[in-house]
Amino acid sequence: MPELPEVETTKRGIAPHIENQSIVKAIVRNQQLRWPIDSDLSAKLEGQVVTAVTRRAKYLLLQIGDHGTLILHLGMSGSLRVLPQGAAVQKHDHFELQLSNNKILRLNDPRRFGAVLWSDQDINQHKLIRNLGPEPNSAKFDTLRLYQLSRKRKLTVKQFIMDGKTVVGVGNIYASESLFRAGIDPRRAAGSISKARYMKLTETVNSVISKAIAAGGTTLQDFTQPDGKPGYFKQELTVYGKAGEPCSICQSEIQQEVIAQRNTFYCKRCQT
DNA sequence: ACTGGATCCTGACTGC
DNA sequence: TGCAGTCAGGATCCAG
Repeated sequence: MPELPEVETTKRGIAPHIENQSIVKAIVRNQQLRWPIDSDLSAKLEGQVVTAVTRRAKYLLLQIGDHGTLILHLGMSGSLRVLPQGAAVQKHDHFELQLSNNKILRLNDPRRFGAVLWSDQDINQHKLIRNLGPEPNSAKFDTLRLYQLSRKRKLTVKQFIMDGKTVVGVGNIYASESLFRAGIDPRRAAGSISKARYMKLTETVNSVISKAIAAGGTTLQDFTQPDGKPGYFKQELTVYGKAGEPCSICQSEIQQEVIAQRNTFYCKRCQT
């Protein structure tokens, strides 16, 4: 479900309701997510204050006073909602924080690819965080980085930009969208793309991600913002999910092809 | 060091 | 209405 824009949308939706609230109760209903939830997690959280909500890549980070960080990842199908105290528990509601303002932050994740982890070390040194590449729209994400990292690499340029060590947050939807807007064939080897074209790709990744955040993310099947509203970027998709439809630029049929086990959409005339 | 592939899990959808 | 098969927004881990 969520790529970076959806996680950012979630962060913005939940932060005003949970920042500076204390955790009255933390409930684990199902420990079995991607990694088992720490059995002592409730004891670590109860009575503490959520002092800040931030995001790194697709990880949501809840700073818990000066004790540590609660790391949340939504996987493929996870979502967070802010609900009033007493809201009925639904199927796949695995974890929640009951807060001093009588609201609940509740995680629902049917496929359980998501994660709820505790870290009491410097979060930037955490195993899942320390090797991540730069955020889109940050100074460290630039043309030279893409160009240098890609030299001699044989994997496709699509796989290359979906790798979190290259740049974080570019998932399957936004990879196809960024490559279309840059005019780059997703099947090409990363190492064969010129510096000038990586300059264009840097721009399109940045603009696609920021436009998607501004639209509140992309709702395909069931993504909703924490208040229940859908994301509106779906209306701005140019190729993703549009196999057989005319290209918005040249009218030829949008192609669909599996690359590294992921569906990929592109225009074979506009993308070379 | 790179690369591709399998893998975790449930639900929605398609075709018979 | 049932059932089998396919596919889905992530990303880690492992073999070659």
